[in-house]
Amino acid sequence: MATIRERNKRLILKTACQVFADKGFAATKTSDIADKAGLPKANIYYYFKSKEALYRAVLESIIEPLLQAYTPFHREQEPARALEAYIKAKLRISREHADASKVFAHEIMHGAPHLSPQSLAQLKDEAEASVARIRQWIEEGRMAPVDPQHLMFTIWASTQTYADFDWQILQITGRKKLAAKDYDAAARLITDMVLKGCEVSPCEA
Amino acid sequence: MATIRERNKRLILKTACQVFADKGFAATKTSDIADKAGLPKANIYYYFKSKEALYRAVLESIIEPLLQAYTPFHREQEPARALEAYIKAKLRISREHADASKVFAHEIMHGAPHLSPQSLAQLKDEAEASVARIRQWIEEGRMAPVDPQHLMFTIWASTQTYADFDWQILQITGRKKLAAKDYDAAARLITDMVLKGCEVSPCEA
DNA sequence: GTCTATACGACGATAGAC
DNA sequence: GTCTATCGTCGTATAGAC
Repeated sequence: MATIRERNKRLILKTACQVFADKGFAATKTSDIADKAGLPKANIYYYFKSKEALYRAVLESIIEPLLQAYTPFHREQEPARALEAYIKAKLRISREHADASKVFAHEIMHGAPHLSPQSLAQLKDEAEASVARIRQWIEEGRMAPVDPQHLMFTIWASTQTYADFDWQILQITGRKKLAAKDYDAAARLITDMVLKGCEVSPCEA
Repeated sequence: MATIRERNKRLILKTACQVFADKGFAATKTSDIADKAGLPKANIYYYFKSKEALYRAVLESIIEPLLQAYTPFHREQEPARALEAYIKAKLRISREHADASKVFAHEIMHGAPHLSPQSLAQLKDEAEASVARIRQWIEEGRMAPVDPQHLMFTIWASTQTYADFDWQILQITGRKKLAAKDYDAAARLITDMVLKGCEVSPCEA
């Protein structure tokens, strides 16, 4: 059941996520968040200890989805399937968690000063595991000998860009908002490019 | 000849570029810049009207390189040559103008509130011209029918990431600083992937 | 052209009434 | 649990001595 406490906390978190994504941590005023949420500023402080605590809560909310996205590297036996599923998962995050994703990007760009060491360690572990998996596939001759680290950098960048640089993408596409078919087009292009680059044949449907 | 005025202005600009790249506009204090440059804070204001004017000067410094990078699309007749040269140019910017590049990315992420309309229009024109050129090559059957806009998004993202997410890349690669061979490896992977994705054969050396 | 000292506004955070 | 009123601090910008 949704207590008042839970409902308000959720409203504040959601609003804060939008504002932090839009302006960044330092440029965001707690009054911006309060106004947008339709609450007095003091109410924010009743539910969250400080602006920074609120920011950290937003930031940590994206960690679980990001970690989840790596599962194809653990489960899938086929390089093509794993890469395709990973790209799809990352694009889904850019779409469904666009704001939190942007907050995360902002954080990483500046050296992750607010991210907890635990989250950082988990993300690093998953990243390294995926690189190791790709390296293994290459040794087994199941994909072309691309540089596994740079491959991951390219996948991260090209999927993340749909959250981070959404404004730019809307400018160029002339859209007001990206729709399902835009994300599909992105998925097709990125997947196609990666699979051809790795010289693995795409899997059926 | 370097007058005192020119020398100091240059020092402040260079220092500001580093600090803005590191922290972002809002989180940067003018005293941070002053301290790092070894000057009293008032000196900054003697050379620049305001913190924002200084920021804009840093921001505009990256526009010319970014516009220059598009020349291969105007000059080169071969898709493969143009794409390869563009990727190379963009990666060079990420390396040689890493800080200004990061400031630019930060700005675009938040809807370019400080960028001059002229610079914005110029960048948009070049972006659209390159998309048109790719579309033309596709119509002429000289490359695979990829989505030209999403192709550019992927190239922007995967090259820009070496400036924006340098911290992350250093974490994963375990380097202290990226070297020439790292940028070469990046260029190789991205170029390879793009050219294979577009089904154009790479050009010789 | 350089620098100290300070005015002034903005914002994070809280006290305390309801 | 909600909200108004306010405090204290920090940071931009400048006045004015050297």
